[in-house]
Parts: sequence; structure tokens; C-alpha cells
Amino acid sequence: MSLRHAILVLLQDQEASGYDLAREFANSIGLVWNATHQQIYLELGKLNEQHMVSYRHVPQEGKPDKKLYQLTDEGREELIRWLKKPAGPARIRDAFMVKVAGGQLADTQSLLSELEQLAKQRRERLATFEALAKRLDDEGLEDNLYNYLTVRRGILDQRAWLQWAEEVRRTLEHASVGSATS
Amino acid sequence: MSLRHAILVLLQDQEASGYDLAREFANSIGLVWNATHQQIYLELGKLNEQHMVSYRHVPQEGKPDKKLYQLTDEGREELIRWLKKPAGPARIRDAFMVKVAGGQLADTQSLLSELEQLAKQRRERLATFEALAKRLDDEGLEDNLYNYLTVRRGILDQRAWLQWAEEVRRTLEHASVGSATS
DNA sequence: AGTGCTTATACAACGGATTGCGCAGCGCTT
DNA sequence: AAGCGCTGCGCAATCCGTTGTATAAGCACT
Repeated sequence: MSLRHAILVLLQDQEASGYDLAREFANSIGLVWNATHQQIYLELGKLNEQHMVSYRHVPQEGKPDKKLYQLTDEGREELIRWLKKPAGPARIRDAFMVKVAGGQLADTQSLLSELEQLAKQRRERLATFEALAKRLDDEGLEDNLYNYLTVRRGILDQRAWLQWAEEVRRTLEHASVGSATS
Repeated sequence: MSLRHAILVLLQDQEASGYDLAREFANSIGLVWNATHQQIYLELGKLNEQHMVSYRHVPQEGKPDKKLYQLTDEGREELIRWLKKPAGPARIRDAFMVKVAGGQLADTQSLLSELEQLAKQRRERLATFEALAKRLDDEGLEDNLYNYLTVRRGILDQRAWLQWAEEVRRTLEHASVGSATS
């Protein structure tokens, strides 16, 4: 129940529109907590009603107007309160891993091609994160410490996944060669 | 929407009761897809109505009776159909990571102690998985290939997390020493 | 004797999350 | 000129998931 807190964390650094937040959820924070735009707009509405955030209306030309949200003092206090409580357990829903576990009934070739496709995404993400980590490092870690640590988590996660993917690729290719010759 | 498929995958190997499945979700598969017993019993009921699984009633002494579920042909076909479709994106909800991202407002000491607590759990899991991987290896990988690969994922994931935790610990301890002396 | 854990299943209520739909205009490609 | 994609916001229905409660018996501990 803490999409709200993820939003508050993002607004801590800078004011942002719902659309901005949706994009951030698609990238960085999305690795750790994902949400769609509907969810975000709804939650921003609730947070506003509860005076955790406030917004100013920004008219734009050529684009639809937007609402730039920022944390209120009350929002910051709520965030601090939440940070003190122990975090709930992490929940994951990784359909691809379920497919691997059920791999006996699957077609090895299509599993491998899906693996390769996911690996490509992970490699791209890894490159993005490494560039970002470097930028944060250059700017001075003191000011960006927690962002940096979050990005580091992303990097190590991508690397571990890619290493595993390589193992899987080797294993399944050998296995399919083996069964083809037997 | 594929708790159902995770259940079908588990029933592929052996018949099991709802309780058995709940335990498996708490261990192995839980890393990849989590579910509580209420969810599982409900889903088993639906799967039974749709003739994807069947069960036989097993009376027990000293314990409540149980229902041992197994895959039907229809269930197996449904699983194969699902395995052919590309998997949906993985979803995660990791509240602790959100806390790290918002770490500026948090108390460093309590963050570190929570980190240490989580690290302990991960170390235990790592040991369990490594023992399991060894056992599967000894039994012969051919028969356990997909289980083995799933467990390998678990191992690499734990290691990556622990490595990150070590980085965080060092960084935050230095930072707090640094700020204490400034 | 009371407390709490384990095995085993299940319903009900609520709140969170996903999916589908809708509006609106700009800019780019085909 | 039509179609697609991006920026931007939002409602409604339904589905998924969590939490609470219930039952029932044995075992271990205090």
C-alpha cells in the first residue's frame, strides 16, 4: 500500500506532473515499484485531497495544460513517518520465470528467443544505469548518495540477470544438441 | 493474471494439496511469484470448476482431510498454450528500495539495521538454494534442468543483492562518519 | 490448563490494481 | 489526408490481492 510513498519520494527532489511521474515509474523507480498512469493520477488526486501534495496549474502552448505537484510539509512528515516503519516484504510477479520453471512443456527455441529479447532490454537498461551512475559520481556523490545507491542496485541486478541468461543459453543449447543426437 | 499458470507448473511435477502449494510459494517459486493460501485455495477452486485440475479427497487421522490436486489433460494443454505466448512484464513492489531512494529523510542507523536484517534472510535463502542446487546436480541435471535453472536464478539474485548491501553498508558508514566529523 | 504452532480448508469484506475507454492537440511520417 | 506517436489528463468496471475471521485436531511447551 505504498505507491503513495513512492510518489512522495519522487516529489521530494523536484516538482513534477503526473505524466513526469509516469515516465519515472517506467524507468528508474519502475525497477523497484511499478505503476501505470491511471494509478498515478488517481493517487495524486487522493494525496491532494489529504493535503500531502499541492499543485499549480501550468498552461502550455501546443501541449495540454499540466499540473505540477509538489510536496507539502504534511506530505514530508507523512513520508518521514513511513520511513521509520519497517518496510513490508517485497512482492514480485515475474511471468517469464514461471515459464522457465515450466520449461519442460515449452518449446526450447521460443524460450531461448524470448530470453534473448529480454537480455537485449536488460543490456540497454544496464548501459543507461551505468551512464547515470557515472554522471552522479561526477556531480559529487554527497548530494546524490541515495539516488546513486538505487542506481547501483539496478546495475547489479541487470548484471546478475544477464549472467544467469548466459548460463541458461549455454545449458539449453547443449541440452537441445544432446537430445537431437540421442 | 497467471497465478493459475504458476499453480499448473507446480502440479506438473506432482500432485499436491493447497497447503503443499502454499509452502512451495513461500519458498522456491515465491521468489518469482508470490501468493497467500487464501489466493491459492480460491484459484484451485476455479481451476477445478474449469476442469484444469481434478482432486481426490484424502482422509487423514489427527489432521484435517486434504484434497490432492493433479493436472488434467485440459490443464496441461492450457499450460502449453500459455507457455507459447510471450510473458507479460515482471512487476515488483519493493518497499525497502523505495525507502532507500528516499533515504535523505530517513535515519541512517535504522536503515542500516533494516538492511542487515534483510541481508540475514538473504544469506539463509542463499544457503538453502545452494544446497538445493547441489542436490539437483547430484541427482542428475537432465531430469531437473528447469528446476535447476530456476534455483540458479535465485542464487545469482541473492548474491547480487548481498553484494549491493555490502556496498551500501560501506558507503553509509563512511558517510555518517564523514558528516559526524564535519 | 493455557498458549501457540502446524496441518488443512474456506468465506467475506475491503481496498488496491489493471484494463478499457475517452478527450485533445501537435508534429511526423506515409 | 490519414494514421501514428507523444504529451497530458481523467472515469468506470472489473479483477486481483490482502486482511480478518472461522473451524478443527494434534503436538509441544510452560
